[in-house]
Amino acid sequence: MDTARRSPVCLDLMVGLPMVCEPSSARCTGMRAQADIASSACGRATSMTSSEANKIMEAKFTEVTEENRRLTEMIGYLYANSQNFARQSPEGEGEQPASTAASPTSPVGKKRSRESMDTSDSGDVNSDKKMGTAEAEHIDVESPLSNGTCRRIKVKRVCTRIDPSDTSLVVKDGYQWRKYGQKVTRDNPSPRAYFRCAFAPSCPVKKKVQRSAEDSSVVEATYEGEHNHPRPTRAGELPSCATQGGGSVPCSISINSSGPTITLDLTKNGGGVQVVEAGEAQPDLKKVCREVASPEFRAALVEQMARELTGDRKFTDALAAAILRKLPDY
DNA sequence: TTGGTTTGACCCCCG
DNA sequence: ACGGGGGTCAAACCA
Repeated sequence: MDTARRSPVCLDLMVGLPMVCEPSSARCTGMRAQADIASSACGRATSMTSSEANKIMEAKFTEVTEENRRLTEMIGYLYANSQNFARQSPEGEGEQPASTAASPTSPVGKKRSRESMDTSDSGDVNSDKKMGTAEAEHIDVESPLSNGTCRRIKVKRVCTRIDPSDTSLVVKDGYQWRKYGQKVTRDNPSPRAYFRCAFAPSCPVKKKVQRSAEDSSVVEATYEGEHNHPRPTRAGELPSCATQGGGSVPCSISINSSGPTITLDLTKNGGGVQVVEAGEAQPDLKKVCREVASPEFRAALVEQMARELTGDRKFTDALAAAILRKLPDY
């Protein structure tokens, strides 16, 4: 299946697992599904003739091919729309957003190396938005340690458009943050807020949030380091893109430099898939999300997964063993 | 009582 | 060595 080649899209299907996945963790469902099918069929092939196994394999292959074709169409449509959106968005041009390129918060000359990280750039827009558009620069920075060595720190800079009247300096990104300081800096009249990741005490990630001096409706969030824990999924910790209807996040879409990512989390809401807001500026994504969340798609998905699971000898064996363990001994 | 926020003081780095 | 400025700490405050 050449889905991955035709468009750089990742489609994760998450069944029965906590939402720990990063967008890059898996590449192509079609490939994975076929691999799973092959393995499950092979597993059963140990207890059936090879012709039977071949028939099953063929049937599965046809089935999956058809589904892949549909997914490919959908992904192509989604990708084309995301490209159009990137071209149309005034802030989506180029890697360096104007608001950050001439950022007033960027240190002018003075200060330690850690400051210089803020002004570096590269593209990776994968942040959630509180309102409107977001831009991100994503870099690795060599941070000198006391013993003379260097360690790499990921620094991501995100510009988010928010309501100018909102003074909270809160940028919802799906993680829990604890504010530990606020300071008015020389170059910007609006205060800079300092946050630490509150989800895990050992998490080294820090975040600085400050309004742009030029445009008070734009806040610049600078993330330093990488989370060493999965993304929390409870309501209120989720981005606006993904929270709706009781905080369940069955489906989320994000677009980065490598293409859009769709994540279906069937562990939420009783396995249900529901429509989520994909951001006001992305009505097409909403539409696709709605298609993905349609009862037909959902039913087909559930049916296929049930088939896969019940057809997998290893799964049925494990299930039988688990049931046996629950039964009292006579 | 607890957990999060605020805010003044302090520390550290750089010019 | 000194001063300025950003980053962090921690006590006080608040919900």
